[in-house]
Amino acid sequence: MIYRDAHHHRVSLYHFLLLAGSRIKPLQQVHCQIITSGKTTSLPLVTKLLTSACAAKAIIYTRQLLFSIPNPDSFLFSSLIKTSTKHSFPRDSLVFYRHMVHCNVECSNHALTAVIKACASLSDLGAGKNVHCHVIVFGYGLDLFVQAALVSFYAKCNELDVARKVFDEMPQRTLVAWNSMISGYEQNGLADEAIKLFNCMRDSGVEFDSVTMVSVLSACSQLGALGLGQWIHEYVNRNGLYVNATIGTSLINMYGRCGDVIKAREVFESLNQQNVITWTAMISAYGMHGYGKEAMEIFHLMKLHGQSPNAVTFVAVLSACAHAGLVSEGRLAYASMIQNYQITPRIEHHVSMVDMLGRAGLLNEAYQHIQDMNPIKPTAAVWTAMLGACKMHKNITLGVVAAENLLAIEPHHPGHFVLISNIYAMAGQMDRVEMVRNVMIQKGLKKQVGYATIEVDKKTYLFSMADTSHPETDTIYRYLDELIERCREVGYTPAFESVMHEVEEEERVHALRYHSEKLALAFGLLRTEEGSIIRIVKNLRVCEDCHIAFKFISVVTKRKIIVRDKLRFHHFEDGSCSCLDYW
DNA sequence: CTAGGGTTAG
Repeated sequence: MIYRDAHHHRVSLYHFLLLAGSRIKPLQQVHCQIITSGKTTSLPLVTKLLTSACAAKAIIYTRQLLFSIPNPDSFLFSSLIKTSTKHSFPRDSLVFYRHMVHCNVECSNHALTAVIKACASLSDLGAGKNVHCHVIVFGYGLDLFVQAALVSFYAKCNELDVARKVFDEMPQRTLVAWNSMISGYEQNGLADEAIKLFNCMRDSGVEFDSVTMVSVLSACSQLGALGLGQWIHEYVNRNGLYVNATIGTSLINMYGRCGDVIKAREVFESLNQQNVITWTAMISAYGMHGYGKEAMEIFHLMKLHGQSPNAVTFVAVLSACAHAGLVSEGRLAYASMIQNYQITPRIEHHVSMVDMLGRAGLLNEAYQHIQDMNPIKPTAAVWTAMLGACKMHKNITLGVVAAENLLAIEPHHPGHFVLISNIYAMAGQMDRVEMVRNVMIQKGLKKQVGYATIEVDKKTYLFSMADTSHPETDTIYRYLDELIERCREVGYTPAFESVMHEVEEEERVHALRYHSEKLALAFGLLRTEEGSIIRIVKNLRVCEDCHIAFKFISVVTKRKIIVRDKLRFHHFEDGSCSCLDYW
């Protein structure tokens, strides 16, 4: 039978399928034509019909159709497995793969990479290991595509050692394999490993691409490795590479999280293409530095440009408001999110709201917000924000309520015990402080190890509390003692409150004086040019005493000091901090 | 007739 389209051209059924695209009604019409013209055994036709139906999200139809085909071939299966993962039916990919094995259809590297990708998107380690066995049995163990897929699969399942083993055993490492391994480390928070491997890649003479750079920039953001991040940016400029939205976002985020928000803005302004992600990254960069006004300006500009904010944008906006004390702006944004953009608040939005209200001293309102979150259950992050605000405004009653809720949710988190202990100490209930400490000892909980990093000459140095591992330890400690003395002369007195939880009395003074961020600062001051900016990254929140000391140190050394802590940035200059002690 | 692995904001 010959079919004609609207223009009376002769067209094939295959062409009709192409015209139907991924619309289910036209696809079913073509399906009827396939049946009536007796073409149901034409595998190219049926394959196209199947993958199109899958793309149309008609997964039940797709499934029924597949099981009605008498002789599906290898190509049909691999296409279908790939398509169903792509359109978020990874479970069906596994079903189709099992059916393929069951039908004794010859396996292919296409089918295997597709099903491994499905396992990765499900983070289903067991299923993936099972497929890995098939890979070996079917003789695809040395296939470069399959191996790269396995590397990213194991990395996705947090099995980095296994991923690395597969990677190391590859006869040749393709660019994609390097990228999978580097991104695997970065995604699992092992930024230093990612950078190590990147250096290894360069040493092996392998050319990297923009995907590599995105992962490495992300690793730089985690570590605050501004030098390496700048190197990547220079590389992009030197080679005249086009900065698309993805690499642009990575650069904005890197500069923002490495403390150079001016440079982040420069990159943002230079972009030819902006999307919701680039706008959000810029808002977030301003927000974490406490530049609330600038963050809101970008937010308004974004809307003027016709770009709709999404749920993530509002997390950035609300968090910017929280860090800058912009309560009325934050309230307006929250209301607008619900009313104008039909975005249902998620837990992250609630955390920011509680944080914003709480920091501003509106503790009852913050508490009420938690009560009104229904049906969403408050998480540890919500109570941590509440507790932090109670500590800031010395509200012991609500602080204890927050603390008890926090402990009920995460009874083994050492950081919570420290916060709770601080609340009791503030209330003068030293018996309770003692009790909390005993529970910690009893549960075998150790305080989280605080550490600070600083980059000097493109190399990152890590310091932990009372660290003596550095070869220049003596010089650093002597210089730090001298600095503290000079600060004392101009009015600094140590704030002991932040070491209330240290186990032994004599450890307090010592711990305070040799906190990781102080060691990193002393090292940085010794090893960098007079007048240059010092940048430090701390894994936990900066402690009260270090915060006070750094203000004095910025005066006596005439240096600008930028510290990124767990939550935000602090810019110390001429004796004050950009957070205005509002952190 | 038909295809494949990796990456981006809180």
